[in-house]
Amino acid sequence: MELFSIQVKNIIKQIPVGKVATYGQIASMAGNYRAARQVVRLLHSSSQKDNLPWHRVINKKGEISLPPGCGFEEQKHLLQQEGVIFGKKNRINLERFLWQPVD
DNA sequence: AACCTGACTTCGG
DNA sequence: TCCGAAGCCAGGT
Repeated sequence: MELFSIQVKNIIKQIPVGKVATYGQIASMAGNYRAARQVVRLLHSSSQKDNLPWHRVINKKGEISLPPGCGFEEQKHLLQQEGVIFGKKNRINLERFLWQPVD
């Protein structure tokens, strides 16, 4: 397993409740700003296995990437439980909910 | 090793 | 903001 993949998983685990992160952002923090797609693979491969908060990962438009009936409902529900607000088009206000670690 | 795939992103119009 | 096209990456076959 590449170090990058390890990092991605660690980072996702650090996303605080009530916040969200984009694929690209995570990839960037893990070392490869272009590996957004790889982040997706990781979620597929070990989100369940490693107990990762996969629902806190969304695309850059601030919306859920999952197609309806394939996890979309669940993800939206989980986020709402954590206090994340959705707009008219199921969009999240990134200015307000995007995870911005200070470090 | 080549080829395919995916919950992406950026750019131009 | 929306649409299409082109990039980009690691894993699995």
